[in-house]
Amino acid sequence: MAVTIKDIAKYAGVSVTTVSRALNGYPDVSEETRERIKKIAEQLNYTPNSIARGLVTNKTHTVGLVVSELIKPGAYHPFFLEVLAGIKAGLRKDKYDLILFTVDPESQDATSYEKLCNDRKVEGAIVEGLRLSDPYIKEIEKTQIPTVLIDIPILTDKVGYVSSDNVQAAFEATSYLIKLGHRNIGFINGHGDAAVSFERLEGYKKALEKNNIPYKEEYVVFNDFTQEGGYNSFKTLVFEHPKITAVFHASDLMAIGSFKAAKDLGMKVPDDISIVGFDDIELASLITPGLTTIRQDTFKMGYNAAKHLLSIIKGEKPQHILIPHKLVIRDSARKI
Amino acid sequence: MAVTIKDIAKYAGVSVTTVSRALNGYPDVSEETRERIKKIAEQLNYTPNSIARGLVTNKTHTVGLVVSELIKPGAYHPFFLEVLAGIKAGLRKDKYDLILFTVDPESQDATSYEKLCNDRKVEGAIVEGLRLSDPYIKEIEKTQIPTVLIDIPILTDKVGYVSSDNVQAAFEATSYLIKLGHRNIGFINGHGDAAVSFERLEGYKKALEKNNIPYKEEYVVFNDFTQEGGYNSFKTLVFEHPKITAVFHASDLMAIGSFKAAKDLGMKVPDDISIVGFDDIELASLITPGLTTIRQDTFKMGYNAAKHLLSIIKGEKPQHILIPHKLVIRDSARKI
DNA sequence: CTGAAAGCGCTTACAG
DNA sequence: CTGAAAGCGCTTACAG
Repeated sequence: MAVTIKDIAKYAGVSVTTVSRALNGYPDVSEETRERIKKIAEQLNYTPNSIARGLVTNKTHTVGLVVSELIKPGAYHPFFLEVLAGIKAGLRKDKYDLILFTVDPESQDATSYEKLCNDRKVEGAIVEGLRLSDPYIKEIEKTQIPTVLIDIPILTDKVGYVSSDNVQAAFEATSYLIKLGHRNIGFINGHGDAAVSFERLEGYKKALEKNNIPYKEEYVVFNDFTQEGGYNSFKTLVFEHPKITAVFHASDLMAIGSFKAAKDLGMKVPDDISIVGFDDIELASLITPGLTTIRQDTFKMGYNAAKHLLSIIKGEKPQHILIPHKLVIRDSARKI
Repeated sequence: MAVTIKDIAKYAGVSVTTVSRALNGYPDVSEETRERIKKIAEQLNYTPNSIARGLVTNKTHTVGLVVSELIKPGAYHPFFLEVLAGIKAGLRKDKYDLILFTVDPESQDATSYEKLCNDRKVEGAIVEGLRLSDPYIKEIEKTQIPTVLIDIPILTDKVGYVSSDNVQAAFEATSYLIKLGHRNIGFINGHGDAAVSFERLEGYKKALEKNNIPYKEEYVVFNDFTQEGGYNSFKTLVFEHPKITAVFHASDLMAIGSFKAAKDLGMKVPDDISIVGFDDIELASLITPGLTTIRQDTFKMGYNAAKHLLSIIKGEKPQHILIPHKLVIRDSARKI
């Protein structure tokens, strides 16, 4: 039913070999023949069968996007969309298509990462939202499938990653609070199953150290990046350590949870407590007071992830790609 | 390099025919042979080549998701993620994979809908976020590719759609305001390029009519579903018609824009003006005052879209599938 | 219950 | 510059 190169060959009075070569831009076809074939192909409304081509070339021109916990309101949720848009943009020029896989810990046990990719013959994959304890992590450490991770530091022969400079970003956010005069700075961090949590903690410590402020372990709490997490952590943190005048958060969602908790406790932001977030999600500029936070360029993260994956597929060496961030100052932190 | 049924056949001492049949569960293979072949396949870590299979069966077990304007902060942005999660859930059981296409008006001119789908041999597609003026709309009206639209009413031989009952939902929202005592109710509607805008307008009118409140055209403004849109529309609407005591919005984003505009104008919500939104995005419950709005079950929209697409692919008749909505009462509208 | 053979639509050495 | 032929990994009548 669909028209094939065989049909074209018949109409043109040439062999399928010649049709194939003409359409694929090989040099060893006379211009005249090529033009004739092209015209016929167009008239017949021919579209090449990518499946058939894929079978012989063993290339599918497809990459996978492996996402964990797509709609759980966790760490990656708020900017998944922008990362995705970036990925699509990065794939566009090379005309790679994207096939979406969603996984959770159980599905990872059921189907290995290699199998997931091989079943669909993707040439490589971008992986996002995995926890360090997820089964795929170990697999990816030794896979030969070109892979780019987002926010998970694994670097091998075939695996690279993109991320913000989380250490530096947390350093800047904390330093900013110190510059405003704060000395007792709490840190509501993400969960311990995310690489970024450790990096941000390092940045936080670095800033304290540089300013000769002793690090107090009890000022740091771990939670799950969500609004509820922030809400709960804030309440206990502030209750147990009334000297705290500012709280840095590993996500905007948690910072917003703290807004709510502060309100419930009768505290005003930033008058009674200064708050700084991380991510710069859309909401950050919409709430009152505007949330001071670290902006991650999530579109660029996706874009670079895609570009880098394509280069790994082409045989280039995987890298760690740093995406610039920026401290966005709004009204939720004040000088004391 | 990868192991094929040929390899298995050799090891098992049978023909590839038998291997194929054994692995695919055909009945005409002796149990003993089947078990032996299965075991060998497992030992060899065999995964079938879906490409090769696709070539002969002409089935790819893949559907497309065609999305327009992925990250433009427009109408669909806020709940794209949940729809997507619903789609993935709906596809899971039948093991269909999803390939993501993003389009804009230009790309639609460059590549027809049919070509987009045929190039990748998807068996059908879910389409989301298109404007009524988009080129694909006309194409989809006469396509033979199984298609399910979200929020766009096209029903043909091969095309169905899912949506909320927008007329009824707008009717309920408006009726609620009327019940609270409001008589001068503004309506900040979406743009005229969305089918839902007309449906919601109809519901708004119906509620007025039922309560013998004359419909005033000047109380209705169209904008683009975004926060800025709401902001601007609110300012002019309230300025030109000071008698208005309540405003219904075709999106939460616009309602939130109105929150901001009201604040700028020195008006308090709900004391000076009652506000009702549409969608129930996450933000609606996070802002102060909580936004009274219509909740759309976006996960279900995606889930049903996927299920329905699969049924159309199997030859069943396309339908219009209605997804239940719900008026969520919070604090942004008050009795007068 | 099993196998030989054709064929899905393409690409690519190889030969001329 | 062009074509005949093999082959990618599978499925499926057909025959036995």
